[in-house]
Amino acid sequence: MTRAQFDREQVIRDATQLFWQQGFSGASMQQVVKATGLKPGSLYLAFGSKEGLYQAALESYTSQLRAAVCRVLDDAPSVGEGVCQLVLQLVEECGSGNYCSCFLIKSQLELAASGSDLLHCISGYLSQMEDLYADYLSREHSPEQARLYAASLMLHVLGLRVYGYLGRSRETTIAAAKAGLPWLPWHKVDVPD
Amino acid sequence: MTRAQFDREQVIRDATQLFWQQGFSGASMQQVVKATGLKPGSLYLAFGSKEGLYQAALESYTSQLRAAVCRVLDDAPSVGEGVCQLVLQLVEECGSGNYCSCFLIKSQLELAASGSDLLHCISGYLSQMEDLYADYLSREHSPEQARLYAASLMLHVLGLRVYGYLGRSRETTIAAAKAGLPWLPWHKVDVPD
DNA sequence: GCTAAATTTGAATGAATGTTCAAGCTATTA
DNA sequence: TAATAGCTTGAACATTCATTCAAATTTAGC
Repeated sequence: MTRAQFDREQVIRDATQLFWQQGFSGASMQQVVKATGLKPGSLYLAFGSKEGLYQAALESYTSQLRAAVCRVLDDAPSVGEGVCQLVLQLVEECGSGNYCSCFLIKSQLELAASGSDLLHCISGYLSQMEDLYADYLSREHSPEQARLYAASLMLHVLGLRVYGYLGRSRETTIAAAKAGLPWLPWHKVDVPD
Repeated sequence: MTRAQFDREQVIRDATQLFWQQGFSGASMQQVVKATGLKPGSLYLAFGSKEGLYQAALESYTSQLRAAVCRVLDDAPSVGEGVCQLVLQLVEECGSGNYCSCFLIKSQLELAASGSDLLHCISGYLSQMEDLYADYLSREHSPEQARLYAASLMLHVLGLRVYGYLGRSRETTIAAAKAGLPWLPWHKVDVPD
């Protein structure tokens, strides 16, 4: 008997980074082999196929994303302020050098026409993020209002994840987000106008 | 001497549809050969490379998109109402059976990490769409207001192009868009609440 | 220390990839 | 009609692709 000699989570993290950057078709298994340090045989024994590994990457990414969102919203003085912080954080990411949008969004768009089993996962994960927003927002709003605000917030998050590539200034981007989310307590957070 | 025996624009349209659905990496030249009816040699003589054909597809798509937007905005009673119509039209598309998001957005996300020459084109085309919105909006708003509204509109358009995959009802989606774009004259257009 | 089960190795597989090119064809010009 | 420039053809090219598997290695249980 032998236990696996590699750190499964670390391998998934390495694969996630590669798939996130290059996409499913864009990343070859040879690149995965190089990125993870595992040989093809080990990869296929552990994950079954390229698609299996991609699915593990999606799961890992989503759980980390969810955790990061919860951390910010839990630590903020109010849900509204927390959401403001999330949006500002997003804008900040957009300006970073190697900006890479969102793994879920990129996966959704790339695989939409492929009819892959992964698709149900992906749109499910995206929906879960909206549900998460709605749950938090319902602490400060009626259920219907919370759902509406969550959908509008989702629209902005998705939009920002693409808008980030247009190279607009942080100020411009923040102003646009504020204009579309006027019900948030922007005056309570430290936002460069 | 001989003239090309195929309709160049038709070939580009066929290729556009394929690339739009499958992506750059996802669509093989063999598929392009089948979709256009041209043999490899003719394709390479006419477009130089897969990337060259993709570029032609992007150009074609963008000019049609621009024309469609202008048509709606020019024909509407006011720019505000025209923008409402554009948004509603977008939501309608989201619900259609073979929804395929936006070719520019999909290209931007897929090729972002590739370092391809196409990238400058793509983000340029997307920026041009925002500029177009700003131009029209400046007929009814101050230049600064128009730029702000155009950016917010852009955020919504990009967001909706991804949100469409989540399978939300038309009503939910429209409500979210209305919430984020409260400065539009929604009361003047026929919108299912 | 021996056996056996689990994991690792990495070369090999066949299919698919983007691209090329020499030969054949077509239509215009002289 | 003959010559020729330009287009079409589609088999062939070298790579690269995802995946496999038999042999080597490692560890756990006895």
